[in-house]
Amino acid sequence: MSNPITLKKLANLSNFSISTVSKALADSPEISSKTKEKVKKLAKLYNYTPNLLAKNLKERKTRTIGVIIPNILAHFFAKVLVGIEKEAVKHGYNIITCISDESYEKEVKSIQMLASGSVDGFIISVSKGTYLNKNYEHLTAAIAKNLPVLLFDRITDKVTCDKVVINDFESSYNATKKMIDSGCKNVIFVSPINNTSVGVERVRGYHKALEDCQMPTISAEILIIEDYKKFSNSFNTYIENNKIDGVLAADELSAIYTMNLVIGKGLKVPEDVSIIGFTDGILSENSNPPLTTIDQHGIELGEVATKKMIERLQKEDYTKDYETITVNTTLIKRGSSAINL
Amino acid sequence: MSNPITLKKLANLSNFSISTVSKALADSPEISSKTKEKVKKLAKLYNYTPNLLAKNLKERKTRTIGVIIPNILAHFFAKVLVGIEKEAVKHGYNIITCISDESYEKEVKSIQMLASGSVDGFIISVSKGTYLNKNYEHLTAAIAKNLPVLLFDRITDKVTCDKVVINDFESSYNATKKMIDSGCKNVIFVSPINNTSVGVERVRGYHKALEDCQMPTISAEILIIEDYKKFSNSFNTYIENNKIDGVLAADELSAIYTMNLVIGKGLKVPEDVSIIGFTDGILSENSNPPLTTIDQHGIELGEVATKKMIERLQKEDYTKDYETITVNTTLIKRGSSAINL
DNA sequence: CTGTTAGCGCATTCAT
DNA sequence: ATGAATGCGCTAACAG
Repeated sequence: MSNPITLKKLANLSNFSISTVSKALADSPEISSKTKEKVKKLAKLYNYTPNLLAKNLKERKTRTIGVIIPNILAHFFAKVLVGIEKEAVKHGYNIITCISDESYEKEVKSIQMLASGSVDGFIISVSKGTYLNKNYEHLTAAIAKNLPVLLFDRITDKVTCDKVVINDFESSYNATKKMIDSGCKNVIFVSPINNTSVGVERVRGYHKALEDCQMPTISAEILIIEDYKKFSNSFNTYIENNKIDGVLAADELSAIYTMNLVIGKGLKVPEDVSIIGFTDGILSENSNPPLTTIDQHGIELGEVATKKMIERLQKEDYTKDYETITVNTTLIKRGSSAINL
Repeated sequence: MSNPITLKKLANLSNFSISTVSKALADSPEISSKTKEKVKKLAKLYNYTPNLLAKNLKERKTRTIGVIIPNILAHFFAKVLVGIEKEAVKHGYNIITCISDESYEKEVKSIQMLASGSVDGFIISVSKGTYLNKNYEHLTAAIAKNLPVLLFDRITDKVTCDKVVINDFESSYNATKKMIDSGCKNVIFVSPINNTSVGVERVRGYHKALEDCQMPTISAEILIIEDYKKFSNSFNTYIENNKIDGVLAADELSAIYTMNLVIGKGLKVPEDVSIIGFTDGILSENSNPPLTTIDQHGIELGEVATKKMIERLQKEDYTKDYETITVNTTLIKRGSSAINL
């Protein structure tokens, strides 16, 4: 980094003092319009840009938001990032992105790394590792340091802060209900994110729907995916021993993966088995058959989260009036299910 | 941002001077080990973390790299970002990510925004809009400001700097050749990135392969995708009037999309038509049939690029010994093609 | 071995 | 209307 044109040089060049130049450039009413003009012309001529580092040090803020995401390769998080970036730029903010890779340690390390002057606040989705550890001190510590935290999607009750989520319970409930309404008798739930807040909520919605429809409990099966290859085997065994006609998957990849396994077993989608997944991404749109999905509106979610964060950063006191915002999902019907909207 | 514990406070608390505290914390040999111990203990007690802003201002560097990517929703770029982030963190660097959204204006704006003290250098993949405008002044301007630029994947001859690419020509040549060797007579090329450097190289490889195999020129057809819906129509018309038995696609999405159109027309993949795409992502792995792809090793590419950038930032003179590094691809055979490796 | 001083680039208070 | 002086938090040259 090196931008050699400083206020000082401009001051020398113009024969004004540093403070006059500074004020002129800031359009201060203290300065005469003639001087302003001269100074501004000179600044443009030399292509002056203020050194943000110095400005930030002075003003004790960075106009930068730290974003910590579990896995950027998941389409949902990529979409959220798009929304965050878009909204941030709109307000003149930058984002520093860290990928926790679902690891508690990386999440902690990233926050520590950014918490000493690199960012004004954090937008975070909690990693699986952190859920396993049940340790959220790194988050509360950031808040204590006066760095506001906003949790999105994967949240926790252990931290008091702004939160942005989707209506997981309801979405899951509705999708399950739709499948039952369309004639499914044995709907299973497939989840690679069972230990996250959203995973839990989605299971709850699924269970409630079965309950309300008085479905036989035998079918209330949750298959947890930890390793896709292992799942492949266990699912094949499962399907040989159990009749299923509906699958609700907690994300996009698990839905597609399960669909391919179902098809591989000679079953027809959606004739024999209806499949619905969470997250509407490229995968869902371009699968064969295309996947019925619950669109989480990731971009919007990112925008909402960022707007909220910037709003908070504008306040005097960062610790008042925390809010939890819910973004509603949309069920998109495609070829993988026989449901009616 | 606000980290109230400063060197000054530590100095007061310990009755040493600021500089002594600073040096003690930095393990300077000038300081006695007793003092060091005392100071360090105190620092730990008060959870002192140095203010990076001040440090950076002093040292005139940020330990942050600006990353500008055309579209994070494309799996290839997401992978590269993963590699960049990983390698950056490894060396204690942060990354500020901007998404150009294939727009020249956004690319320029992002660079301007970051070029005044926010980053030490840039890692960039050129947007389609920039290729159309043929204006690379924002890049040369950054270099002139002593902010090194590294171009990856989508590069240009107009800027002298480090570059990291894959062997597009060769990869395309080989893939085409493999299809011909497996019996294909009418291989077409499908591309949504025709005006980028990589798009051009891939077409060149494709042409050269046809030429070397003395294939009839009638089949040397390049179908350009600008809008997927429009392409859907034009491709269907095309396929009704022309016989094809092979498709090489310049990226993952266009490959899958074309495959679905082919299947939609009642043709069988790979029996009637072999399909190969660039970029190995989730889409290719989970399509039906799974897609034969040219793996661009995006993560590795990101790592290599970042390593190179950090290396350059360590040098005295940023403008010497520019290098172009080529990362080799791997052809991954899956169900969508009848080729032999 | 420890402390004083200066300065990174900027905004700002207080003179003039 | 303009300028001198101060300080944000840190490092480092220099003095003691």
